[in-house]
Amino acid sequence: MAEELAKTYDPGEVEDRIYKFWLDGNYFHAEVDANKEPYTIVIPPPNITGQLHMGHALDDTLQDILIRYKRMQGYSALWLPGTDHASIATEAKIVEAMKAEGLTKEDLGRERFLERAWAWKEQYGGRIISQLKKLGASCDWERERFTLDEGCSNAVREVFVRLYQKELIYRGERIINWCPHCLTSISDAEVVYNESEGSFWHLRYPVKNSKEYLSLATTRPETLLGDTAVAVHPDDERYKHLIGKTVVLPLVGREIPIVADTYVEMDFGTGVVKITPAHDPNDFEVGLRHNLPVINVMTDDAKINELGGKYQGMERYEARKAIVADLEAEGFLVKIEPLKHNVGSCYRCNSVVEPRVSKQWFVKMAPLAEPAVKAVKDGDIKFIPSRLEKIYFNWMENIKDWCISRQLWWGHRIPAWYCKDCGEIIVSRTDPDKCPKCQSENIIQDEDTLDTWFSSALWPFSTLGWPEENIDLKYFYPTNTLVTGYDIIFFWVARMIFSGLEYTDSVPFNTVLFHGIVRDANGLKMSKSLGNGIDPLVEIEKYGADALRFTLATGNTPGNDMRYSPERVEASRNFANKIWNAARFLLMNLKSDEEMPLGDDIALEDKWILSKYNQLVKDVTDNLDKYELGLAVAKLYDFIWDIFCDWYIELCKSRLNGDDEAAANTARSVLVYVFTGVLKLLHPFMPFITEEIWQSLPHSGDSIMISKWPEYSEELNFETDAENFEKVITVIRAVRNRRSEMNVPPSKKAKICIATETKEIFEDASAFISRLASGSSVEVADGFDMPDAVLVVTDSAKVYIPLNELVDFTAELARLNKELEAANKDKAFYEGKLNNPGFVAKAPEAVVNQQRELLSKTLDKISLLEESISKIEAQI
RNA sequence: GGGGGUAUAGCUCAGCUGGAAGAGCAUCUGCCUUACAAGCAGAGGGUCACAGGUUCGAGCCCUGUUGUCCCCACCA
Repeated sequence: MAEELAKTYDPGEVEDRIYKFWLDGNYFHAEVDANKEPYTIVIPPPNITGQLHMGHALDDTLQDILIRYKRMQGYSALWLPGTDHASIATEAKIVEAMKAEGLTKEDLGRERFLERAWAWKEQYGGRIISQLKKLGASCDWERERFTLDEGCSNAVREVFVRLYQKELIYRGERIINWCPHCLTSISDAEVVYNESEGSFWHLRYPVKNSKEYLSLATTRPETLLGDTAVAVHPDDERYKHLIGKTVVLPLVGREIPIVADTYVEMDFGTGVVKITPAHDPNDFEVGLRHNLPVINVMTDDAKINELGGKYQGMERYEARKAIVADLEAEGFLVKIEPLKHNVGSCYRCNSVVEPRVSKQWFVKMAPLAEPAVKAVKDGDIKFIPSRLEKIYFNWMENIKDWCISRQLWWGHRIPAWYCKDCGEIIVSRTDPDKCPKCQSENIIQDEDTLDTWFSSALWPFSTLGWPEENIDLKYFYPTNTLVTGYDIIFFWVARMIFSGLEYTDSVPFNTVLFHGIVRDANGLKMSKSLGNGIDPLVEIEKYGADALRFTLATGNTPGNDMRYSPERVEASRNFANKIWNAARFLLMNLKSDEEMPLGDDIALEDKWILSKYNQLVKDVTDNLDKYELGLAVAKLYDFIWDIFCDWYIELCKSRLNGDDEAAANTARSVLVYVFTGVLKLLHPFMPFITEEIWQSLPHSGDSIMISKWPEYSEELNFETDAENFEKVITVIRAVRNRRSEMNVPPSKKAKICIATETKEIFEDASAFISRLASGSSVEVADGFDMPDAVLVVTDSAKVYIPLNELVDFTAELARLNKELEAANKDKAFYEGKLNNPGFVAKAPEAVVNQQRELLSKTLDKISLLEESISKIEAQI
């Protein structure tokens, strides 16, 4: 049976089968269970338009690690999955597809457009879910949700109505960011600023009834058409006499006032600013203060509108050219200066956004932000790493009102109706059929939908049934851990926090574990435009899901970015293979499928490995509890590869191949015990291979994923035995080291003579000292008189290896002298410390004693080396 | 303009509450040792960016400097 296993692990053959096994066992499903503690994670819902990328792979790997860990610890562990309708992104995709058929949204009309959108969702929306399954995600698929499903939509409507009634939602004419491509408003957070090479056009506006001109500069000359004032600082001596006068707007001829406003900085440029309230947020504010008219000169798609006179119909940059040319022709252009400045773009389509006055819905943020800040300050929500709290506070404390209306159809339609007869605004939990004020039936619903993030802000509780009171919500909410990237701290995390506090009176989660961005091997952000993205599914295909997960979990510190390189996944794949082969070794050496309890009569090396394992259990559990996933997995790697495979398996071979069947059985039982335990510890990180192997080893229970997480046990703590055995290992290492230095091939065996005060330990271990250190035989005694032998010194033994014919005495002398020099350095170091009265007086006693011990060992070593040196010198 | 990250071996990164620095990859040497050559046994390689400070003791804490990356604001 066992011998049939392939030499290399083939994840492709295993993964789908195992995943199906888990699904069939219904192990991912979490129930309300009064006998268990709940542990809940809600997935950051991926966009239905999306494909799984490395960011998801990292995010979801971390979540799966946590949820599998908690599940094994006996929690009712719920990982709630779902997707986001992604209003702008999805609508853009569908509009794009319609374009190919020569259709526009308007051609179809709202209803038919939405039919198409839902059809698209049905077809493609599940793609990313199936990709998550490839990764091994143990989500409770029975509870899968969608931000636009009925329950989430109810929650959205409830929230809108509540906020409206509390006057925390209002509708108003404000300057907003307008995307002329997506044809919708977007929030401040959705604007990305990039530095670009632009120009600074210096213009002069003639003061009316005067020979004077006001010089000013602009980066957007086309907005001149909407200028309704120029502003100077009230204290600016240069212009004081002009305040209250007017200038004649070039090309347009409109007479506009010169106003005084402290917004203007005297030291910047000429100290004169043109004011275009309809197309600039600051100008809008100035306009409000001075009662200036707001003249919107642009259409939705950023063309000059009918107020733009001869420029009407021109696209904005075309108009810019034409206007600059005309200004120059008429003598209003002073100069053009090249200028680097930031230009805002739509984060979805990258079009340059146009600030624009428009009637939109807003959420009043200040009252909501305050408790949200407090919750984090008070520690009700913990950020990992904590430094990200500063970023959060900074944003929350300077927050502006949130523009939530979008001129899109795919999304939650705003539940507001306008009475055409009396102007009443009706915001209601149920669709009204007439105006409650004037009874008119002539009412129409707001055409706009809500920002996607409005619904994702409710995700932790809308997915659990809120606003309905129900047992799930009561049990699983508030959720425990949110795992996400620091890049959406404003978009999402902050908004969930104030939403949870406002609507559920509770934090939505206790801990936020932030990870960074997965970059390419050169440290660049993976992006479609650069084409440097690495597809996780291709990596899974190539190396296996476990290898990918291991790579993402290793060497990753919360909040820090990481680089993804093929070498690292290969190393992870090799690790999987190492585990596979360790399993093969065990299977080859097992006699039956029976579980073997640990006996009392175990060997020293067994006590050593059990102690090591016991400590590992403790460390890994501690690390996981502290969200130090990278540290936990590194310890598992070291233990499995170095301690278990390279040492313990090798140590067991003597017994397994020997005649003593009882001893062989003891070895078998310890091998299985430790390996099974380690598989469990590793399972959250590498679920597939650990399940596959666990199934083939003696076990009870149906799946490793619902087996009990190992616990530290005082009974497995053989401290002194383990320390004793370390002495043996040190000797083996030292002998190997010397042989290697002398280029003695392993095939050349030599006698190993060990002089020690702890003879029993080495006598017991002689079989594997011999085997692992290429010995022909091992002798243990109080001392040896072997002046010609090679001497190896450890803390606990002097080892003589008669390799006389191989010893180059000159070289050996040089080596001994080098070692002596190093030992003398050590001696000086320890003495220096111990002679420092401050150290002895103030350092903890344990540290001082440790240094004393080290010094005394060094002194022993020195005398031994000196002795050997004089012996060799005598021979030469 | 404001804020933050980061600086550790050739490369990519760990290093928990301060007690003479670690891993993987790469390099070099020797091994096909009956689980694994995707492997085994060894080796070399670091003034922990720089300068001060606190401390008996600093990669770790404090101050400043420099390099680098990012976030926020958006000065017309």
